Amino acid sequence: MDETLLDIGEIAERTGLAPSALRFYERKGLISSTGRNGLRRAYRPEVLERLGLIMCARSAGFGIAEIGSFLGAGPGDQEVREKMAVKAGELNQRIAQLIRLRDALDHAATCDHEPLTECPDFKRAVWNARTESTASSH
Amino acid sequence: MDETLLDIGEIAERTGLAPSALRFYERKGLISSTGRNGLRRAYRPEVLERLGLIMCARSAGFGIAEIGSFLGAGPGDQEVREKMAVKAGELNQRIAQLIRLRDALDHAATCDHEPLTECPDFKRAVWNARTESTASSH
DNA sequence: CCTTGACTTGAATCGCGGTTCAAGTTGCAG
DNA sequence: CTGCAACTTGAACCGCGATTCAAGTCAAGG
Repeated sequence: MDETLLDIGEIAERTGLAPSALRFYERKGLISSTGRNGLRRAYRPEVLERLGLIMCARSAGFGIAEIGSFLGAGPGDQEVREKMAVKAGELNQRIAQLIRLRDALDHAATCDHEPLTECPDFKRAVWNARTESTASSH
Repeated sequence: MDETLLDIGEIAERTGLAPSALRFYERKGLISSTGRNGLRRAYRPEVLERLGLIMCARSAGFGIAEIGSFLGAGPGDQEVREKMAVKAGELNQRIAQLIRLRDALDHAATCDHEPLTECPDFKRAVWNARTESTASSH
């Protein structure tokens, strides 16, 4: 068998993910082991890349099932590409909202208003963040 | 008693939150009802604002307990303000990462590469998003 | 008075994303 | 052959953020 295959410990170490998480992802169909070296999973190096993608998506708030559907995108799978475009749009809104919130926090950290949550500037910033997501701001 | 008080149904309707969620938040100390009209909770209108703040923070990924500690910030509570500054910094990183990911998705949605996940541009974009969060890029 | 319907409670349940555990297998070193 | 460490499995459990449920309470209207 191919000697370049990695076992689960290797993958775990290189990605920073727990072995349990890797098995979990495998059960969920996000990654797959090529075969077994005896009883042990043998992963192709490409899964490292795939895991990078998965970790990235996870940290952006994507669910496991959602990621699975993206990863399963076949050739010319128009549906998935559309979903991606939609997701990109959603991310955009989310980004705008986070920026507002960051600004609110930035301000809150330095302004000295009695009940911090009553600072008018802070409230305005938060309100902006809300309308950003509600998208009823036009 | 003050006739301007709102009952839980009102609050739920105006905020879009489920009554169960409102009771949950109350148990957790994020909001409080002023008194009871008979058995029923009576909320002051200000809780609407507070809930706006809470919803905003929740959607930005803050935990209930965390939000509680921010809301409980007393006068000149230096500790909480520091935490806020830290949070603002974290949000900043997160924002940068999301931007990368959005760009990756934007590209993925339009490029026609066979296994979508193997598109070199896409992979590069994702990799950028990763290093953004790892902060080991300098 | 009696119904109706929106509220009240605590406790149980849910979905998600994993982690932990017990018990069993394997490859390799000595 | 004997350890031993690192893996294997399924199942149970965890923390979080709520939701759902059963049983009870209340105010208003007919």
